[in-house]
Amino acid sequence: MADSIVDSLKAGGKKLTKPRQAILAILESNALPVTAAEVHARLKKAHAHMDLATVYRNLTMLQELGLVDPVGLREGQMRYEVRHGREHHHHIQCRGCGRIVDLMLCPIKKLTELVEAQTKFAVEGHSLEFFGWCPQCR
Amino acid sequence: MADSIVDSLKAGGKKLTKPRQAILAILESNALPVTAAEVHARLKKAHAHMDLATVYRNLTMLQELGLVDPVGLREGQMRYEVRHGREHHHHIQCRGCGRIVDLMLCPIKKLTELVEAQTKFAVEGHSLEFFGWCPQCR
DNA sequence: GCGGTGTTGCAAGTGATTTGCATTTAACAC
DNA sequence: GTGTTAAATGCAAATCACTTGCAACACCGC
Ligand SMILES: [Mn+2]
Ligand SMILES: [Mn+2]
Ligand SMILES: [Zn+2]
Ligand SMILES: [Zn+2]
Repeated sequence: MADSIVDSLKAGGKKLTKPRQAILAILESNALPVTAAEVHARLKKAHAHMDLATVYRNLTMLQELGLVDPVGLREGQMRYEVRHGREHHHHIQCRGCGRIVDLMLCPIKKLTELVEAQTKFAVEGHSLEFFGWCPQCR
Repeated sequence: MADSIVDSLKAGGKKLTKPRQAILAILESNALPVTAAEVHARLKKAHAHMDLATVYRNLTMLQELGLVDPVGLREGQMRYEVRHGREHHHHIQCRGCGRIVDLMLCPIKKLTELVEAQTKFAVEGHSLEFFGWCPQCR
């Protein structure tokens, strides 16, 4: 596991438990954002079964530490992906099969200044997701 | 109520029931996106009480007809706003007080072509929301 | 090894949204 | 108007995605 992750955990007063390591291993092995239930299922398959509540608690904590990013695709459940070593980016999901593709782009930086000037908010984050039909479902 | 809405309902084989009219009246009287529970509460206050399930069923149906747009702000519940007569736009929500402000802009049109070329998806929609701190919560 | 603090499992609890079904109601044709 | 029928509603129960309380357990620094 990456040193930076261990450092962040330590800095946050968190312990490097075995269940936690297993969760991070699953997250790091996945290029696309996964749900808590998916993490839970893959853990079981990898003979690292643990309670779903533990998965949820860890995902929440990793998010608070800024180690994973939440991805909301209006599926009724959240997805998560590790931030470690990856550029800020967005996603597109097929309305037919649910397939998700990374979009390694973000057009929002310039816009943020405009939004701040217009609303007087201090912008801290944004969510940009596309929906459509993938080639197979077209 | 707007003719265009009545026409859409008719075209979809839907009836113009009294509960449905009341829901549409609430939606049209709200500039900002509202939750199903909020619609339900305002209906009761307007002496048009109905079951929450009816509110949900109608919001889903109106969304399918393209008369209302869903707005997902990661609050654990969806919001909805009427599309009728309003430009496509996005929102910013304060992380402190939850206040929502309309952003009458959308920078996504040009980007859509880029996304389609890159992924071969047929883009049908997108979601863009900002999060931050409003002047009072700063 | 020991102690203290953070973690986990398990079971129960929430909150939002959905569903089954019997009962109405709007819409349309006589 | 009256009848017919498909859609809509109320009510209660069910689902689904998380969250929480609490007792047992596992890191980590000493
Ligand atoms: Mn991604
Ligand atoms: Mn709006
Ligand atoms: Zn971005
Ligand atoms: Zn847009």
